[in-house]
Amino acid sequence: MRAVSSASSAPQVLQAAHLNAKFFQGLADPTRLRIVRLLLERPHTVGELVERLGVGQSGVSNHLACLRWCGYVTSQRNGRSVTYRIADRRVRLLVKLAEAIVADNASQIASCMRITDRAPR
Amino acid sequence: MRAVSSASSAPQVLQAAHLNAKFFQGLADPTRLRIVRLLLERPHTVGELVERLGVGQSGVSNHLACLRWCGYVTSQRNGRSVTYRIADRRVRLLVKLAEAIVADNASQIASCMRITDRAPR
DNA sequence: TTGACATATTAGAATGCGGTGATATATAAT
DNA sequence: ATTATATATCACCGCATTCTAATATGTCAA
Repeated sequence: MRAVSSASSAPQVLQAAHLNAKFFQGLADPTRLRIVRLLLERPHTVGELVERLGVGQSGVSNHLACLRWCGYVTSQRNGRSVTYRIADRRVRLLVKLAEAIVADNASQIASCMRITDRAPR
Repeated sequence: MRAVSSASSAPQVLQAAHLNAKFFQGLADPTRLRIVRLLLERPHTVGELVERLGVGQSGVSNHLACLRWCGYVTSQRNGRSVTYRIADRRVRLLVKLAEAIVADNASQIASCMRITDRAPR
């Protein structure tokens, strides 16, 4: 079955879907989500995040860039270091809301085969 | 810089991050997000979704399985067709909240280079 | 300036993920 | 039973995303 065109496949709808999907993808990585959670505690410098995450500096920096692009965090340089903080108060709501839903579906989500866990190298 | 072990890299924290990241990944695909939006309007059968989305039946079915695993939707067979509906009222809040945040950061998200748009085939 | 420190960017390799087509299963009608 | 309809599952391909290491940029100290 293949459809032609309808209200739900109009360009602006597709555009919005792409934009929002990109936004969700910001939190769709374990490391990025951990970063957001740490920043919800308090602002951190990149070095602090690297230390607490146990992830390479390059990776952390890239993830931070991604989160910044998505509007989750903002950065501010203080001397040699750069401090990152949550950009929008609603981010906390978003994360908490997701946690609450996940808490009620933990077993199901764990059995999702379509989204595979990345094997640690 | 490489860290050893801390409260933020304890197994259960990592586990939770993986689980929640997986959950967000459910909405991190344009097609799946469109499906969720259609289901927020009203329940749909698979056939209706295929028609409205303009995506292959196989793909829609796989995406629905993913959304079901993540706890976003539930399915119910009625005769030959299967009707899908939103599983949790909080899903609407989650999507609306994200939309609101995105609306205030649209230009930035659009310029995010780390998450590339998948070229349509 | 030079060196040290902190962060950002880039390149390359490995792998995850989505799309499609073919096939399997389930239900209903004849 | 056979056929048609609706959905699910499977296998394969190609691109996207991630990781790591190397390098570049930016800032401060001496």
